Amino acid sequence: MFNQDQVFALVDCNNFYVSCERVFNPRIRDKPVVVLSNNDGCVVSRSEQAKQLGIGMGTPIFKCEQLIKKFDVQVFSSNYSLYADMSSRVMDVLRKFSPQVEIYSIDEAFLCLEKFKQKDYREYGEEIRETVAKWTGIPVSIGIAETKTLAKVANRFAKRDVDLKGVFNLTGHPDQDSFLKQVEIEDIWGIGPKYSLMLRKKGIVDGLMFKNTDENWVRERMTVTGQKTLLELRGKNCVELEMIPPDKKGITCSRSFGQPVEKFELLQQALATYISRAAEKLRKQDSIPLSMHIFITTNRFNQDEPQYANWIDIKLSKPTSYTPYLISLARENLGKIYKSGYRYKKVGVTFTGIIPSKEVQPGFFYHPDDVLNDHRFMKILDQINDRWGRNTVGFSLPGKKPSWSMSQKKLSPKFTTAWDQIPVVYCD
DNA sequence: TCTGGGGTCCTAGGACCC
DNA sequence: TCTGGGGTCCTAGGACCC
Repeated sequence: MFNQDQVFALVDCNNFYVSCERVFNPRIRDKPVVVLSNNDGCVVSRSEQAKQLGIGMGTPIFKCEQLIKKFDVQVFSSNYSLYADMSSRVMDVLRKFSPQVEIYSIDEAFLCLEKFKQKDYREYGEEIRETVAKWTGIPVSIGIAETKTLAKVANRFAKRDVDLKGVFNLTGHPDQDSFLKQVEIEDIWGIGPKYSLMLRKKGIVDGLMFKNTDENWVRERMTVTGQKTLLELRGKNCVELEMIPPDKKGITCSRSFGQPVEKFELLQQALATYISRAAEKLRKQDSIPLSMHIFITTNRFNQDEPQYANWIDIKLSKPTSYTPYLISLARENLGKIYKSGYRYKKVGVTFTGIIPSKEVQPGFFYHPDDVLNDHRFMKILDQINDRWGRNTVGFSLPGKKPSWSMSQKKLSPKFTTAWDQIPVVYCD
């Protein structure tokens, strides 16, 4: 089933969000830079200089305030429109180098190099790297190996060892084991904190020791997923390249609030906004949900305040992607889990039981044609919003920036996706 | 004061059916 | 009093990823 004569290249953008900010802002190229999570909460991307200052991944920004001041660290809010657009540019370049590309995340892609056996992989990797840098301004690291898991390992070395100049080919390397030995167990792709702890207790502390662990033992304790990781380290290809992303099985939209929310009305308003967003995502993949899950929670970090969290699953008596219906249903059900007197931090929605719009079955209270008509109507609104900007047409949208909206104090312009924010170059 | 958001897969156990 | 066995489906929870 799996082709064992493949070679994978994992192309990973270096410090991706920071690199995106730097493309359009040359002044910060040599400075320490960090990009924050939504709501300006935690550090999610760091430049090399910021890493050297000891700013950890995921650190809440308020814990770094001193370092930021002292070393003039440049801080940015997340600018997802910019990052998503830059990502698709990078992916477009990669597709010129292989017909088989899997976009693994916003900043990573696997390329299958099977068809290029005649080439020198390292040379080819260098060519990819140079082209991406030239055409998009984004620096990447490339790891090449016989399996995806090994390509991940190779990528680590490409990224860390300056002498490798961003490309490392582990394919058929006579000394593969010595490289595996250098990788800590928790840094192996697929082995998270829980399994690492368990393995370390058994004395298995690096990639090589794991590779040499008994397969049945691993299968028993780490399920088939761990077994696959093991086999992949041994060079046996178990994780397929996924060129066409499958439809999502659950679609979520939720945000932490810029400031706590107490009033039902405001909570409802925020939820309506997230439902609109999530329903857009549904329609984008032409899906209809059968259930809706809504949840609310107070700020769990604020232990001095009374805590409350609850959720409710709603089976849709009529499956639909029609936003107004979903909003009114959510409102009704939010009332069932809302308790007054709490300072809420977050509300959200997840659609599940997702089916393709064409597979909607007739029901007692609706006809599939009606569901499809509503779906098509909403898609027209989506097109208008696509063309003229989000919120051109919509439901329950507050007129001005609401009190609960995310704080994004350090947001850079949408350099590449909004006409009025395109950078201007002045020449003398 | 201030701590993100959005996914996937696997398994165990209960409900239900014949 | 005696009370099977095997299959399937669903769900909750736990692990992982970026």
